Amino acid sequence: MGDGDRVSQTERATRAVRALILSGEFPAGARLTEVSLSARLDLSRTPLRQAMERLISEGLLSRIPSGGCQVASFDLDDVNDAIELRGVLEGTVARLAAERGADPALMAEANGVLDAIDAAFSDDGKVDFDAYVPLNAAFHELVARMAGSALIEREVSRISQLPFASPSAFLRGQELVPGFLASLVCAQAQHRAILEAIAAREGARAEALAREHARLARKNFAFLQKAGPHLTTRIPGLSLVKSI
Amino acid sequence: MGDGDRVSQTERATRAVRALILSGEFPAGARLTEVSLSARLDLSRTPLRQAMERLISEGLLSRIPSGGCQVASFDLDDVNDAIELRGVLEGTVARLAAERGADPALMAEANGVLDAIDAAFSDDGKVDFDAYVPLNAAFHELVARMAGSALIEREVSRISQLPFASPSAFLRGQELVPGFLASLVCAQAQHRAILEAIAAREGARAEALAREHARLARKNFAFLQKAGPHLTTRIPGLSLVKSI
DNA sequence: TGACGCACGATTGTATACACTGTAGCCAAA
DNA sequence: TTTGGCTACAGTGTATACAATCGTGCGTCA
Repeated sequence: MGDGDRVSQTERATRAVRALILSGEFPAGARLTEVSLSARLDLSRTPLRQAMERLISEGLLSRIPSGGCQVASFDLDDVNDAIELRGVLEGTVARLAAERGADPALMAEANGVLDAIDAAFSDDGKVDFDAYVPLNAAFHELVARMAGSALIEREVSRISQLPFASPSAFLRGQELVPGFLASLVCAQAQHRAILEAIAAREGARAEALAREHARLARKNFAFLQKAGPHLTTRIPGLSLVKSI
Repeated sequence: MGDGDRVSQTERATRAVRALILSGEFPAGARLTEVSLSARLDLSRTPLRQAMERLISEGLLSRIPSGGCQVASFDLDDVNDAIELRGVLEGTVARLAAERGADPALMAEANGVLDAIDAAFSDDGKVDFDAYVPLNAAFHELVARMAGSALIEREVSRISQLPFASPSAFLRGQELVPGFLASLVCAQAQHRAILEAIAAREGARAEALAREHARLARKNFAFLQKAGPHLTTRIPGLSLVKSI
């Protein structure tokens, strides 16, 4: 059927185009046509077409009435809205997990991830960034499953697909921020508090905490704005955000 | 380019398959293959394939590892989760509208819709149901736009696409429910209160109201459960819900 | 000089042929 | 009787050819 460990052409096309968009090679508003892309990626139009369809539903592309697609363009409000929405969804998951009771195995796993994050902080005031980022992502994915609802989990991961709404969105690039270590310490404290609230069946607290936690991304984003436009090419997906 | 007022084959295929699923002709879990469907609908596989892709992203279909798709199957928890999620999203829109200030033109239009709903209630204790349902849908769509965020509006309409999560989901079929008129009166009171809270910039109240308002759908759904399985074929999409 | 119409090019929509893969069923051998 | 392998079939993945349509530019006529 064509999907052992060999990826399908459709999958290849999706990844390739997504990478080209996120890297900034296709800037916001750029027009993409099937034929030119199929020539560039050395694929036929059929899998490419499916790939574009997927990217449209991911929100990275949008249809042009006159035919073709263009790379999506977001403004500052869009970024903030996306982050807000992720906060709301993660907050809902946390609340439902608290109200319904979360799977103990998931809770244990999540606590284990937080222990690992703690271990990434060393005593000399440094942090192992390359360890932190995937652990942070793993924690958020675990939380997303705690409501026990595949439907809600899907929507959380959906919104997190947006390059600037993901929990890991603006972590890369924060290395140089003054006080970023303190920010990470606060984030980790919030992680702990969220699990604590879920365990204690404190739904309202869990929801509020998760929402506030997402707000950190806004802070990080605001910093990147001030830091200047030279970061546009370094942070994947930032090229899609206009007027930075 | 293929879309004047004549719909494309892809669009035709999408509607046809969606209708077949919602009508219950394809029951939950039924396996659908491209070839058999293309033969049945007298289309080639290409547009059909795209249609199935869309329905997958809508959540009505899901891929089978061994190839092909099957009609999605939902249980009671899924229905409640979807309704909960819509409540959360509409609540977020209402809160943001209150916090940011809603477009006066939208507010006026929404108030107009509510006046029209009032008019659908006649003095003799009856209600014009055929008028109520589309007006109710229109109100919810207007509210979804009030946060001024295309991104959030899209997610609201996305979740509302699920046949049992839409604001109009279980209205049809309620005609026979004892006390359904009272329920509609309460719903309308909530509509008014939501707009009032938005206008007064009472974000928390607007959010709580919108969430609670969505809960009415749960109540309606619970009634349909008790009413028995003979409604499965009458309410579109109810055939997807298992163990009813 | 302006406006209208025609034609061509660009681009997507659709159909179909072919290839590849996974699976089920059957037959033979131990 | 059971197990191994082989074969046939079902089904999707992909490529490509052809059709339909829209925009654009140029030419001509008033």
